[in-house]
Amino acid sequence: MTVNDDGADPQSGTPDTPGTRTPGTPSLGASGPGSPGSGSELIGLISASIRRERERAGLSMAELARRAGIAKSTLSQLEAGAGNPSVETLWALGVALDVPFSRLIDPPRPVVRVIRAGEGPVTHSERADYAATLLASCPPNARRDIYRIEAQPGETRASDPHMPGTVEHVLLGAGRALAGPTGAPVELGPGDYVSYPGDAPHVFRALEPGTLAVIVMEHV
Amino acid sequence: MTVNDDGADPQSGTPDTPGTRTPGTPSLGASGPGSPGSGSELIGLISASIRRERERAGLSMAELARRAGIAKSTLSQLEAGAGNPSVETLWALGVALDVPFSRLIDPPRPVVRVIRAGEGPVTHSERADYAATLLASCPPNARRDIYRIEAQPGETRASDPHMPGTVEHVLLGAGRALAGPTGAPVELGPGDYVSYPGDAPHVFRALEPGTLAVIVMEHV
DNA sequence: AGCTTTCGTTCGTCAAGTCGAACGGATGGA
DNA sequence: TCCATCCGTTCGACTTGACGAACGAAAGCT
Repeated sequence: MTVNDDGADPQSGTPDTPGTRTPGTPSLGASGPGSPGSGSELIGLISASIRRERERAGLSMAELARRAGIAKSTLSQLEAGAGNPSVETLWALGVALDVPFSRLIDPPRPVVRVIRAGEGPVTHSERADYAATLLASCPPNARRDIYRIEAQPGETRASDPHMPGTVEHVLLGAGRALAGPTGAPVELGPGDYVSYPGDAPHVFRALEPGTLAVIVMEHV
Repeated sequence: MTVNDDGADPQSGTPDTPGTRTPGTPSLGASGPGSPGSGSELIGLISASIRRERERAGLSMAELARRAGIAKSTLSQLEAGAGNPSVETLWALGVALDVPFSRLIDPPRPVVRVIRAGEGPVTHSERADYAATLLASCPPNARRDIYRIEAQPGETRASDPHMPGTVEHVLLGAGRALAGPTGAPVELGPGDYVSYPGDAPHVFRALEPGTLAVIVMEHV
């Protein structure tokens, strides 16, 4: 199907392309920071995701295609970045890969991420006195528990690793704290945010009295 | 960054659904209770979602099609439950509807709760200098976006209702604020928590300079 | 070496998604 | 009343996704 090689968006027939179909990203919570842009980028993202998940699962193209019940030629083209799969095809792949559908669309997310107070994608309101920062958008089917942490300086609180796939998000409200992987904790001040794998040893230590934080624990 | 898959993720090889393309539901948390079964059901789900979101947005088919850059005939057929749209088409609709992609695939699904600083189920650590409060536990399949809010006193920031089923969780880190449904906002101090429907008009107004909050937006 | 299996790609065909245009129906002005 | 505009649907034409078969390449086995 004539790949579009990253060239200009071939975009099917629409010569005029009035309304233009150049998706930004559906809503803020949609797909996270790495918003896929136009269609061609979307395809690139999907093809990358498919390949990533397939290799993670240790499957060959032929094997995956067989399990998904699609032609391996189709899969080949998909991973090559060509085409524009139907939801049914993508769904079948999701099932075969045992991966939630949307993971094939959302970009991979980093491991430890720190967003300092004042950093991050800010959504200012018209009035300058309000600013919302998207810290972590909805990973596919994550479930997130919200905790409030009040801690005083003293001992370090080392958490045992939670179940695999767990990710912790910490946003410091007041005080100061050291949080993150045991090996590389990050010092946080008010407004600072950090996320890190929760399935590896990690710590939380208040550095000031009255330290207040929100921890969102996300298990896939 | 090649994901490290943040851990594992349950599994790889699970063969389930070996043959034929009759998707059960990708992975565990995939699509919730209403696991779409075969392709046709998937389509039905999508068509219902599109119609629901379109009507919520108050758009006509023609208008939505125009915004999404697709032919209205295509949209008509889609809502009629015919077809098997390409991801690009679906993506375009997601963008036009300002709805995260996966919302069009997952089945549809929605009170104000306040937990004052010091209230709530507290999980004390052995050392008394650490206290974690579970504010809201994971509803199955909920997706939660985490926002940091920095606001100054001044005008009220009234949010337009988000999509149905959305719930907002606000935890105030510093300062004071008034947050909640437009009709009955709640005054919050540091450590206070409130949750309320996000699909109804609601407000957030800082009462002190340097007000800091975390808002976890949960769309089911 | 030869043979077999599996890998991933390419090609031609068929089916299906998408498109634009035209349709009847429902509003709303002039 | 007539006309204009919008709605959502239906139709034919074109485009394109998905399929099966055949291909060269690489690895395993006798």
